[in-house]
Amino acid sequence: MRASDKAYAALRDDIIEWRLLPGTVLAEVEQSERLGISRTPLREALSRLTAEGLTTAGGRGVVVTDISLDDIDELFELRETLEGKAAALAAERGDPETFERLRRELLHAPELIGGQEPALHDYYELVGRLDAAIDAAISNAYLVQAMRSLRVHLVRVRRLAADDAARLTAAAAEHAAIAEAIAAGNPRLAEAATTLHLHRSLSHVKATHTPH
Amino acid sequence: MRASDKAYAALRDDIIEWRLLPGTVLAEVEQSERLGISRTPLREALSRLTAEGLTTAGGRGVVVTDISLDDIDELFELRETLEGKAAALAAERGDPETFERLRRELLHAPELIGGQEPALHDYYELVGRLDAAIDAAISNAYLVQAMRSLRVHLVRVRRLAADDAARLTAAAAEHAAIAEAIAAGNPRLAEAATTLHLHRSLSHVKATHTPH
DNA sequence: CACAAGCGTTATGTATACAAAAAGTGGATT
DNA sequence: AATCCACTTTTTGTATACATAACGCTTGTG
Repeated sequence: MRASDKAYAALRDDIIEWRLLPGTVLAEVEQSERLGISRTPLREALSRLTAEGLTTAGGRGVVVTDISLDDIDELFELRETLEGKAAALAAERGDPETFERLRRELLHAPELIGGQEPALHDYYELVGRLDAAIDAAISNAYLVQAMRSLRVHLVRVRRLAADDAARLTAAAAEHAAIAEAIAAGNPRLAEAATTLHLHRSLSHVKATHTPH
Repeated sequence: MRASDKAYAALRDDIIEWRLLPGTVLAEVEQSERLGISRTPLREALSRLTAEGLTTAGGRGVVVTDISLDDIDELFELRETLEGKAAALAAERGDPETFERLRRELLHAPELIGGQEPALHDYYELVGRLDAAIDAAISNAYLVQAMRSLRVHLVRVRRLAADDAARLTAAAAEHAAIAEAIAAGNPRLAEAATTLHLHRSLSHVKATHTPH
């Protein structure tokens, strides 16, 4: 693994997990010493982070980007647009059997949610598989790329909300509905199910938001 | 101006203007010598280009990304989604007078198109002002950013099509319709006008596409 | 003759030294 | 006392030397 990759992954994780708070200045020497690498690969890592929008290069040095409540609204506005379209396209172009299988798995998800840590991990992995299946089905590299760059910020926001069992169970049902609509080949239904899910998800985040 | 900025601008221009064709390998020493800088700022420029999707870092060295006809379809699929939403949001949130003024200017655009080079430049600047006004009106940094990253690829595709006077005149009318819908505060109409414009634009590109 | 393995060449990845610019600090002047 | 200017210090930007890995070529063997 390259040093720049390592630095990128470490910094990205620190930002997403809120160990590096918004407004923190990432001085090059300081960070390169902390991560045990030289400034050159660190700078490349900072470039990538800035390109993703996790940091900004304005003024002196790079600074960890702020995410406020207003940003969350903007984030979900774009997310609804992109993922709604993605779900619709998946319904048009996807393989029904793939999503039918995912739907059945998602219906059994509540069993995983009740369980301990490892089972919970399985649940997140399952949701990830649904996202991946949608990405694969739409066969539009640009749309996939746009969603991917969004997800980075979303993971960051998610950390602000408490994912209780009740919300996860409801989310699983919503995901199952999306999978079902895609399997049925119904674009408008798939888009509607996605819109519904995202609105509920946003409401949950805002309701359980803990100010930093 | 920093050397890395200079290198970025130069390479970006070379790619967009098709002086560096898809598949071209951008060797670090070769390019740094050509641009008269050292490898360090060049690498940063290549990083930025790769983040934008103009180049890919796969295998050995960075390679100029290919844009095929299939890519154009994908590109416009995403563009329709994003710009449609943007137009709708602008209709909801924008200042009517701003877009009313733009609409009136666009109606006079055919006079510019008939003229010589400088007048044509004024036309492109006018369309740019409409885009900028929409960006400002939607007040959604994430959506603006997503559209901005798309526009880079679009400029590249545009260069494949011959922008004759007839098409530009029609495009001006389509833009005027978008501005009118936004000024009227009608989101659905604004989205529809955008969809229409983009479809016609795509048809024109594909019809006049000159294989490289 | 084909294929694989080892070596050499050439590319990228990393570290460090140097240059330049910007920000903070101290002192002097009004 | 406040402000402005110059200086110091710190931080980023650039160049270059070195390390490492990948690609291709040659050579030997099946």
